[in-house]
Amino acid sequence: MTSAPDQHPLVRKLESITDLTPEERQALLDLPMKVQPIGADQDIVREGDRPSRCCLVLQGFVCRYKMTLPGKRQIMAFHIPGDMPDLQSLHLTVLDHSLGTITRCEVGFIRHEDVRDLVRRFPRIGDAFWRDTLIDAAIFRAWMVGMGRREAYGRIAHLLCEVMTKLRAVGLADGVTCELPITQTELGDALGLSTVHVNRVLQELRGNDLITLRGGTLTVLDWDGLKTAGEFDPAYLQLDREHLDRAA
Amino acid sequence: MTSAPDQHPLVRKLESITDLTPEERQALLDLPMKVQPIGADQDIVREGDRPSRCCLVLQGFVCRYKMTLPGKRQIMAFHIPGDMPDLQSLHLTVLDHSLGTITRCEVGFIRHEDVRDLVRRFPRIGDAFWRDTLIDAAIFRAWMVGMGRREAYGRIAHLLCEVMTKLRAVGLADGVTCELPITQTELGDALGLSTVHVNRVLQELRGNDLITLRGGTLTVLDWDGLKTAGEFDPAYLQLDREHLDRAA
DNA sequence: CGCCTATTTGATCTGATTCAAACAATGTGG
DNA sequence: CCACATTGTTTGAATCAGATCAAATAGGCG
Repeated sequence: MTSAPDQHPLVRKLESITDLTPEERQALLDLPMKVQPIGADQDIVREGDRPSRCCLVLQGFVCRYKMTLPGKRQIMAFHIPGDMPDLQSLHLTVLDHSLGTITRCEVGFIRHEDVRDLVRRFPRIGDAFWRDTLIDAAIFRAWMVGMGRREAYGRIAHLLCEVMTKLRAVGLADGVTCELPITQTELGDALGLSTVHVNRVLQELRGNDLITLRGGTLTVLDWDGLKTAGEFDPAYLQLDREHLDRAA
Repeated sequence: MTSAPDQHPLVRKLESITDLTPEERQALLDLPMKVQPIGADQDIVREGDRPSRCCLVLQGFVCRYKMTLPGKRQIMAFHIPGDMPDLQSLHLTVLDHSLGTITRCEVGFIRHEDVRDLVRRFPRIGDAFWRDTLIDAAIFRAWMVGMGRREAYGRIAHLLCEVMTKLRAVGLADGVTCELPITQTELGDALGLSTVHVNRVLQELRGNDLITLRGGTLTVLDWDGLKTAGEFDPAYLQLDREHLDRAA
């Protein structure tokens, strides 16, 4: 397992999808940020909120989700250290979904005005932020294909490939093993499946010697097999060449 | 039925989600654009392409879609006049999905450099574009909730509400009747359903006197009923107050 | 140890798919 | 203006992937 980077998570993240000059890097490091620990299964912001700051995941897993009236939950994204899950609030006043922690987390809050100021001084960082929200959208689309047109087996395989690839891109995984502190219920809520079915399909993936998943640790035993099962092509993640070795 | 606006579709669209100064409006009108007619069911750009220009829908319906290996199609978005479905290509070099026409269309092509130049001169237009891509993402999320957690009946109802609301926002519908030149197969591909099932559920919606849908024309007989069936809340579309009357 | 949460298993049910075929509408060329 | 081809809609029957319900295990952890 790769040890956590000693770099600023945001810098690390942005450098996985764009390149930064030293000045830009410094500007990111100088960004005023209020760091806050948050317990597991807590909301960070809620649907309907009108946030005046963005949040940056520093540690732990976060998800975006919506509830339906009958009380079903749909998770729309998982976020890892370095991600700014509600960057959109910079341009959309009212939040269309909630943001909650999966695990115990450390989150940094950055005021919108500071982000706006940063973007004004460094337009290329603004472009990178825009780019990041566009990649998020590409991920939504990839999930849509899964939910609409793939059955559970491939859908889960695809998600596992994606998480591993994203973690690897920011140095939190080596491409074989990674932390995946997500319950089967949460997986189901993300993929539009019931917990029971997720469980059975995971057993199938294990039975086919594609993965190991126990105690919050995922190990990919057969990357090609998993990729094939999930029809996973990492192009949509728009990662830099050097962040793609494993997935290529 | 509302007659087509005599304004530039792009101006109309942007003014439905932001406000423009006269100079900004003029700059949009001056944007060099190569107009081109395209037949129905044609690809405009394809997954894997690296476009050097954006396209603007001037007339007709367009969709974004992906194919799976077994040849199933997932439509991820419908686009109407005023939309720029591949605005993202400005910041993402390789396209993660294809763009195809549903009906016969008229499409305007705008070179990336011209868009970049425009955005440089009018940063607020850049913000509006960013905002637009963020709204697209919000729509993806809304669809995800449907595909993952709603059954066919509500899913279809939600989509019909959305299309009507979007058309209305740009003056292409009065809130009761609109053109919906989408086949049941295409509806299925968008919602993750089979054509057969779409057909049966549409009959159910008709039977409950919620809608009429014949010959490419949708009429909403009972807006509240349809809204309720689809749990439709237009907040995610981030429309200006005045574009929301009907949906509120 | 005992509580709480997560995983697992079994049995049953159902929304939606698939397959197959009939029907309607639209458009085309003669 | 009609025969024909094509595309879209509708219907019926059989089947299935996945949901639901219910209950048993297995881990973690104070």
